[in-house]
Amino acid sequence: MARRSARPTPQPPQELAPRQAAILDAVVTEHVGTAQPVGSGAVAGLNSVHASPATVRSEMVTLEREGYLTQPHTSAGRIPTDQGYRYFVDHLKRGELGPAQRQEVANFFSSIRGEIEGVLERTSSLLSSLTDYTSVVVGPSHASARVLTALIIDLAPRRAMVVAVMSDTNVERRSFDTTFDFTATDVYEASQNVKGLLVGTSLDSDVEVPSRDDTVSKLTRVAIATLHENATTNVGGHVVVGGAAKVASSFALKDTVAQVLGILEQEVVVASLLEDMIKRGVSVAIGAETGFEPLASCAVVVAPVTVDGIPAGAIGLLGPTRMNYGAAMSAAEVVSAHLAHRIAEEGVARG
Amino acid sequence: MARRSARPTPQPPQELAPRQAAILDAVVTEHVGTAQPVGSGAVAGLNSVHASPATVRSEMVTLEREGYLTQPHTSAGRIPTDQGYRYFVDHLKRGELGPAQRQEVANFFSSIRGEIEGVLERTSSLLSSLTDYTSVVVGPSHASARVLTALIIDLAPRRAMVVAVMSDTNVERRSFDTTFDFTATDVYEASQNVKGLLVGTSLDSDVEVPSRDDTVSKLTRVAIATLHENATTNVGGHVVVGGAAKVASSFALKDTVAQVLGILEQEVVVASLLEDMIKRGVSVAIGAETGFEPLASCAVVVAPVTVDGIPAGAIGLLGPTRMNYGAAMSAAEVVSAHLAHRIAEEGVARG
DNA sequence: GTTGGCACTCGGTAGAATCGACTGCTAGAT
DNA sequence: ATCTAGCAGTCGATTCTACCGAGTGCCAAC
Repeated sequence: MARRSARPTPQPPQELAPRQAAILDAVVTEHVGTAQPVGSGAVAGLNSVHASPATVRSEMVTLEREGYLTQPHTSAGRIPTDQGYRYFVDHLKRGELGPAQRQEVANFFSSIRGEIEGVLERTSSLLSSLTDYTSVVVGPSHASARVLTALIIDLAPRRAMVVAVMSDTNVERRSFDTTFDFTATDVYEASQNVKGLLVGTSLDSDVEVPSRDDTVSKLTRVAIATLHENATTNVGGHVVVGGAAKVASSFALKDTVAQVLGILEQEVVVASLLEDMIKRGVSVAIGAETGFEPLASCAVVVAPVTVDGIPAGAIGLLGPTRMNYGAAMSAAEVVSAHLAHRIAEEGVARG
Repeated sequence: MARRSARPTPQPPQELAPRQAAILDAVVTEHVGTAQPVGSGAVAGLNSVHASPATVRSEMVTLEREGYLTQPHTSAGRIPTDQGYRYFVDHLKRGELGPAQRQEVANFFSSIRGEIEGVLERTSSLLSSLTDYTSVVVGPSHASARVLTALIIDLAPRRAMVVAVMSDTNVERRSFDTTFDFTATDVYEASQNVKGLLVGTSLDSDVEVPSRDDTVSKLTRVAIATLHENATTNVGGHVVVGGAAKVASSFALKDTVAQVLGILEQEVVVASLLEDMIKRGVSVAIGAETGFEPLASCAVVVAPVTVDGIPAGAIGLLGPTRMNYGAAMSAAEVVSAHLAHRIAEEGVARG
């Protein structure tokens, strides 16, 4: 399990001079495209920067001193630092998704059928193929869902199952053993009890259970206890990773690939990273900002999924720090909006 | 989607001379350990082979001509071919799991709680950490499960959900929209109808539905149709992949890593590969035997999970062709047995 | 402040030399 | 007839050298 480290908080000048900003912008854009260090000549050749290579060089020296750029070695071009990417992202004018891609997303969401788990999985694939980055989709947490109905089912002697249908259309079920025998009638009556007691409550709230010692009461108690028992385990929604294979193409070192895949396997870690980002109100975490060593050369783009103002999951994209932030952010946002809409349709019954 | 290619079926001599077998065995074992080509000197040094390097060399020439060994280049040692591994595996005396590992598996299965999905996921992690290979666990197919009880739940105007609790303790649920309004009483009556019609049937079997045109009948029809609609989608059980990060460490080329991860993402492909192997009665597929180009440098070890003689899923381990077959096979078998036991406990109600 | 010019740095590539692990072959030993 | 010791030959891997060129830093001129 990777340990979270303290987040570095550098305080560089908030704004750069226009020409410096243009140069930084050019370096980032170029480097994202080519994966190569960017030289003064390449930047000076662009018409967004009207200055000679020499001028660009002297500005680059400044940018490097301020921490926005760095040189892999003395006689190479510059590449952006995490801080450079950060400035770039903070000043990124929101890019729009291409019309073809917009259409693809719309088609996808109008064609997809079935229950939420399947939707999440296929959404993850869509996002990944749309952006060429690894995608992470966190489904709605079941924490606040209420019980719509509940029942007990006779499985075998001294064995039964309790099922609760939740307001978010999720179904919780647990089978359990008892130390006493029960009849079909006992099950039926206990089932009615459980239903009466649980409907309208959430699974992490306490309910008044009958304390009598007859079979029906005992069965009722055991069923409710079983259902409540593992409720906390389920908090935080399911995590679906799509396009893990993209990781292998994104990084030069196999070590990095292995480490990043290792993080992706830890669902709770991923989920908490995204949740944390959303809570802090950031939509992009770059390198060390993620708080995980193995993600030092990664960036994470996140978009919350909210239904009626209530958090209902998250969408994340993980790529190398030299990722196409504009494309990733707009893809995440568009898909997030569609997904929120879909979830709203699905879980109509609330409260 | 990778395409399956024809399986090659070479027909070499069934048995090798004892000394040749010993040499082949030594080359495989050594190569699995070191990942390097194995020279005649190294083999001759072992006490399982009493012969000089020169003799070993001349035997190696024969083994190479027969297709068991190959040379990466003229002046290097030998490495086994797929056919060489095949012979090795076919003549492998069943290795036992170390007592420490046995204990670990036993502890794991005695400690794990909760429903089947969670068990499968954590089993997959266990297997992967036990063997250092990527593991694939396919859960029981729901195809043959019967309905224990079914009900309809009112979600919103013109929207409801149908839930069916199956005999394998799985729960199927589908929400659906209607073109007509219905009352709570309609839902209750339709629910009773659905229950009456479906209990004891499997979801892929047809049932006689009421053809009348009143609200309750229509609701009943829609509910049953919805439930049956996607039943086929679910056949084949859920696929859980564990230890995907291990892929990155197993192969030298990043391309291979990406391709293998790509295959692992396609759950249906993986599931059908394992099922196919089980059906053909093989427990190991080496390189081209898997039938997938991208898995040319991989081997797959599979162990069926059977409960009372009925297939209830599969356990697979995926590694490089130079994997430790003995360890992988025994781990898969031991875990499979435990898992089968666990599933048997879980899904007590059958028929 | 900006620019052209220029010497300098250093990674990457190509070619030559060397090393060493192995092989295949053959002649002699068992 | 089988095995083995010896030996020349092969070829990947490593090291070294030279060299090229992209790109820099600095400076003097505009």
